[in-house]
Amino acid sequence: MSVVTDADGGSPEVADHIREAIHQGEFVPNQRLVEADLSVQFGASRAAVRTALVQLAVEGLVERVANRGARVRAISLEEAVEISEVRMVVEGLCAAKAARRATDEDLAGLRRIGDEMRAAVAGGDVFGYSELNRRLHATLRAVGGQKVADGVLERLRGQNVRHQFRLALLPGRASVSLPQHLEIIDAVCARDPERAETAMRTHLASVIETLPQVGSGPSGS
Amino acid sequence: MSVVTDADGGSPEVADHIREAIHQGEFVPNQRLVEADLSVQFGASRAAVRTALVQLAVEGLVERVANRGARVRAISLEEAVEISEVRMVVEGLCAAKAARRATDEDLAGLRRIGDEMRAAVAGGDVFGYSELNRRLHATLRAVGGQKVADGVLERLRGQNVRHQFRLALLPGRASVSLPQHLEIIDAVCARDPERAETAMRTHLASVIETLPQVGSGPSGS
DNA sequence: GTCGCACAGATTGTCAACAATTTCGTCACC
DNA sequence: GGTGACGAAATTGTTGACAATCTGTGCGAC
Repeated sequence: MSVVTDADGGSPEVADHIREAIHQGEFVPNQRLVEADLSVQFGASRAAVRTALVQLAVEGLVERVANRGARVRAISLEEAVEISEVRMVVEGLCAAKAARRATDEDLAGLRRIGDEMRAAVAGGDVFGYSELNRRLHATLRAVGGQKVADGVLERLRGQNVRHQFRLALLPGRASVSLPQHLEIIDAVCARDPERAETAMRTHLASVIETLPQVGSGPSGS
Repeated sequence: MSVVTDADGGSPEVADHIREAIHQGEFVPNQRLVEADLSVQFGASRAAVRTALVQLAVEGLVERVANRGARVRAISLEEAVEISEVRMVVEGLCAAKAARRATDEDLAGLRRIGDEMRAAVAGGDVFGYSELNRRLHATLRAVGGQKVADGVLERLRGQNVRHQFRLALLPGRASVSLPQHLEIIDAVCARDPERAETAMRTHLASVIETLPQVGSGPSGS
């Protein structure tokens, strides 16, 4: 399902493995990624690892310096804010498109997500709510059917996981975001593109305001 | 100054050469890019060319199929529209940011571009106007100071040149876009972020409407 | 005449070895 | 005690050859 690294051909799986390892936190920001080590860890040739690192560098997940190797790129708080700002407008576009193109089944699915969200918040299921949040955004992107926007968001999300991740765990966060999520769903169900875009942007603006509270990643080793 | 392919280290220049060749029209859409040929053409090793092709594939300029090589990716009209839609919202963001952050010198520069645009249109200088158009958008992005957005736009622009390119040559196009450009400049000079964003989006929406008239690239060889 | 098949050419994918560069510890020297 | 040069270890960068795969062509069978 990888949208951004579609046309490949070179090293099909190694890049995915490394991406996954970074997302899982197995590789932390600023950690060195030594080609030889990775090649034994993933059972691939060094050339394959090298190709994967080049790809990840273009994607922005990894930083490569000539003759000094690759390391996991650390995202500063400032950059995390910028990423979220771009997400805000692009997801706003997707929400508007979704409001235009949604089928009745799509709307039923969205309403179901809304119900489950209510239930998760009522039951204090933080982790489940976080997963539903992910699913809502993914569904809206899918319904919107904007492949280019989807690719852009996929890449941005890849860089941002560490910051996004902890956000759902903030106490009281759900009570703020739940009504915003429901408003987005309502707007799409009303097939009102402008209202959907506004709702999505309001929601992500609120996320951006909250970002500083999760703290920036340590820049040192 | 390449923002998107910053952290490199592998093949510094080859990717730039190929990118340039594609933009210049030396390589046309769907044209095969044979590694051996490129390596002699650019005086680089095959491995360097290979690395460059991997990078360009991630950037979306090139399409790679396993065991069947790389070719210049053809952008359909539909995809060109999607690209422009994303550009619309992201450049809207940049315009809003520019309205907030512009210094007095920035505003003077923008006004100068506006004056030159008026002059170019009055004098029928289509090519000069096209260049000013490019400069206006670039300046707004620079003033906005949103690096992530700038990177996204850079990549999208790279895919879209062929479509964007012919647009300025359409007869009567300038008389439509000039007032839009001036409105954008006015809004930024008034330091009104919302108005600047709206103006930019109106402008790019008009570009999108015009896109079908430049025709889609032929899909066959 | 057309379909299937094998073979040759072209092209990409992979690998291992070698060269170049950086990094780090050691030691002499001030 | 600190500083700088030297050298070894670690790591990346590059090259060339070889293997695997795809493409097109010609030949024979039906």
